[in-house]
Amino acid sequence: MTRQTASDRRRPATQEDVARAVGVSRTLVSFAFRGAPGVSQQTREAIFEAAARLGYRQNAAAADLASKSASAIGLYLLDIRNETYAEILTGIRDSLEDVRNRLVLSVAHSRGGTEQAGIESLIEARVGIVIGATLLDSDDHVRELSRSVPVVSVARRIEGVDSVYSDDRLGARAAMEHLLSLGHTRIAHFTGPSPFGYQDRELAYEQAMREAGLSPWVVVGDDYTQEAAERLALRLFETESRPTAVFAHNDQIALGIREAAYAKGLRVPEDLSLIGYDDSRLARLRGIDLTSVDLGALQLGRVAGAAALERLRAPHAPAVDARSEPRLVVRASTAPPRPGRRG
Amino acid sequence: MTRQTASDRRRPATQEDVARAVGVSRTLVSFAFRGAPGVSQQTREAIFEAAARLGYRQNAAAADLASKSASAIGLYLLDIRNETYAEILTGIRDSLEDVRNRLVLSVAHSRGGTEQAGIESLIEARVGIVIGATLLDSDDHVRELSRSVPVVSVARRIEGVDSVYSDDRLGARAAMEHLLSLGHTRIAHFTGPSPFGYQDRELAYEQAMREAGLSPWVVVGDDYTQEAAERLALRLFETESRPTAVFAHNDQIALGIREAAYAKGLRVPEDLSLIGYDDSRLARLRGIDLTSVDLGALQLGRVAGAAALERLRAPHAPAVDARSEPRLVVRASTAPPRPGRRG
DNA sequence: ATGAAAGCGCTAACAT
DNA sequence: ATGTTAGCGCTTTCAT
Repeated sequence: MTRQTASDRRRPATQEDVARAVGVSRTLVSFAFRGAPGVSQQTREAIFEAAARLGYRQNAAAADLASKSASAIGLYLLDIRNETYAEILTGIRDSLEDVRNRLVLSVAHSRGGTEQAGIESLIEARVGIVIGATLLDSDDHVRELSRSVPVVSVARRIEGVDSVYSDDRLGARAAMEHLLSLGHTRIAHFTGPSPFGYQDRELAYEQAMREAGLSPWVVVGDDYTQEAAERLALRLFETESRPTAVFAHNDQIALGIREAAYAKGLRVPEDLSLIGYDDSRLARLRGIDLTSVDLGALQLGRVAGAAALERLRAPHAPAVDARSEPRLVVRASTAPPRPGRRG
Repeated sequence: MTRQTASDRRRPATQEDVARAVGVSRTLVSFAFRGAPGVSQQTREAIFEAAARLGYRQNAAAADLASKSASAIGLYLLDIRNETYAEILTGIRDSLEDVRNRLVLSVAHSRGGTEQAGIESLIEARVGIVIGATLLDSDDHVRELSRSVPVVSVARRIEGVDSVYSDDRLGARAAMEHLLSLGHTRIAHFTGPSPFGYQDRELAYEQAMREAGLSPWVVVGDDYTQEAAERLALRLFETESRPTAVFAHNDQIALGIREAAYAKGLRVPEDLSLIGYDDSRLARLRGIDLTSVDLGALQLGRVAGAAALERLRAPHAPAVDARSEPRLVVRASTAPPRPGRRG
């Protein structure tokens, strides 16, 4: 289990070390590394040479402390197992590629509670901004938080806070129009427990049902995972009355329902039409072919990253409100209901 | 696009503020927050009360600076879109749940180059340790890096460096034995470009082939993604001679091959047997049913997280070498080759 | 139990 | 162009 002694670490070199090696003051070293003017070409080179030789690296924390600035970017994520968050994170990283900002990560705690603890750690890290995807607290709570540190909310609109999101009502409506136009009437909606921020899909679903003269049928899970949805769907499919179509809050939930359906001998789309949300890469796989609403997660992340940099630059600029349009991608998981169904 | 002015940020409270509010010295506040002995119950309470009222939060960077310690944990990831890394990250986070360490993230740059830049940013953040999954540099390179900062290598064994990994040779051998026992002889191996650290699967494949009197057939992609594998496989399947089975370096690659196969009218497993690696949740979906080698990514992450904490605690302890055993999970993507094949 | 003072590695006036 | 000095928010001796 164990093998050899870890090598001894050398003390990291400081600006002081570099300055002494070159024979100049610390100030010059500081200037050189920040590209500030006022350093002769000659000393500059000597400094870089010595720094490389000594293995000097800036201490970002000390620099932030001294300059009273905060260059780190905090990332708050609910669940990295959900591919969509990974996609958002990739987008954020893309727009931060050329920048030197550190990324401080905080992932929601698995077991309930508020997200206070996770955010707290970001504040203690003195990040200059928090990019949150996805915050589950109330709008007021997030606004309150944003008085301590600027927040960029991804995939959720919060009044007065930088928000980068996709129009969920539009996406949900497109999904429902698709199902209704196929002739479905018994359409259920599977969603998660959050009372905040992520209800637009559900609200649009309910509205679409009512406008079509149908009564809404919402199933609320413990969380937004495949597993929770599968458990719920298994129970639902045991009853006599089951829906002919389900509009799921996200692809994970849709896949959970799909597993449950197959387990009960129901085929998709013959016995059950299924629409997800996110258009993750999963949805595109042959053999899955899930009809889904594409919210452009990668692009959302990119815009959020750019917005974060911009906020760092201009703390007092007006709050960004970047809404994008989702797109329904029809695949093979949706079809007209069977005329002589037993349900 | 814009709406209202972001609220003004208040200056974060410092220990000084709290001390003044209570009427004690900064030292006591510092003691109280670190739970150090030597603070009377009464003052301790008064301090916490005032701190809560003022919204005081420790400045972790300043604390690290003053104490010459480094409590932050650096995370270096190759690609968070690969579900397996997300799983590893989840495991790491699990074992860090109760600890207050910050997580500083660095994701590999999309476009080539060494991973120097990414690691650099972790060093500038003065993390106390770097958990790397997956490092693509040479063993020597990583060892050199580990002289600046302790490293925990996940999913790859590096002599002299804390390593938490699964026995790839074992996993690859199990996969090959499965294919060989089904009667396959034309078995290809799809892998990625890295010359370092991730060759055990390939080596075990080659050895198994040779031992069976067959000649190895290795296809090397530009990277380890589904897309790269798909492109490569499309070309391969256009030729007359194609394999009857493929052992892929990971599930992503396997799925890329699968897409290509279907695009060319080949069915899995009738026309092509397919084995992946990682046993990601993708593999388990009905309609995918990919035979795969489970390397226990979640557990790998958990052990790595624990190892990191332990290394922080005992810098001079012997290097950890935690090897685990993978497990072949047979599903529906593998079957005997068809007797009268056209290949 | 409490406080004063030095210093962590750095930046930012303000010198020269 | 270069150097001096005073902090940034915190921990840590060392006094009291």
